[in-house]
Amino acid sequence: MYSKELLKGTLSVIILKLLSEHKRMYGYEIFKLVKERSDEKILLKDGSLYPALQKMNRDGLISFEKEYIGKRVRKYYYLTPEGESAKTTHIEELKDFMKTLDKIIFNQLNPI
Amino acid sequence: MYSKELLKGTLSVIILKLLSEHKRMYGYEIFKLVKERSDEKILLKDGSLYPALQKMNRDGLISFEKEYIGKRVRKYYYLTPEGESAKTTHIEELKDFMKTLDKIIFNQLNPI
DNA sequence: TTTAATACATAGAATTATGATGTATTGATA
DNA sequence: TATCAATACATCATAATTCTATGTATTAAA
Repeated sequence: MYSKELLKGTLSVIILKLLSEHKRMYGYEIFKLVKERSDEKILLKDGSLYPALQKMNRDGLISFEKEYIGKRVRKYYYLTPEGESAKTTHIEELKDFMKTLDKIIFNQLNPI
Repeated sequence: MYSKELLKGTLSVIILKLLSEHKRMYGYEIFKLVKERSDEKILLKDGSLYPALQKMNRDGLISFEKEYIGKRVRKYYYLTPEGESAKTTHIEELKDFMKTLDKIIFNQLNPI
């Protein structure tokens, strides 16, 4: 597990990216995919993931459809057109930021 | 300028790294070097930098010596032994985190 | 039948960067 | 010489975001 603060600013980008890959995911599914791709190093907390999804919904980046699997509720989230374009700009920003960090901390590693 | 949240968790690592390179720097010098290396994209605010330095001092990672250039005060900060080892672990953590982000968001770019 | 996994939620705490504001010196320029 | 930009520090309230703790409830497996 990483320092709590490192995830800040990247969680929403992660969610945008995963939704753009899968079109339709529910919270717990996002949790599992992040866990898997991060080799168990990012274990999203309920208290992080669900409020984040709600905020992104309020901000118009994602919508959801409720579905009942048996009696269990699922909220399937998907990107809105706004979310789609936010994804692109936020990923670009993150990429740029990481390149900048590389330059500052790891000393011009990526000579692109 | 990047989203405010992206810097969270990385500012102290940046400071640790720059101090380990230069042995001795004052706040404004750190500001200028970060500005330069980031191509003007990270412009540390007084309200971010000075409180961060004070916190790192409280945490025992850095110390300082006051110096007077004419009548102007400067606080030259330097790494303590604790700060030296914190630097190593925090940089490793950040490197690892960035690799994980690569895997999640940019899809296995660095096949190391 | 008990436990782990699934699936959602909220409230309060903690952390940290920012904005706003303040003081004061120094060098350049008009 | 007067003014402005740059230098150099500081604090406080605010904003944003993740985490901890807690809660409810279903389902599958042991």
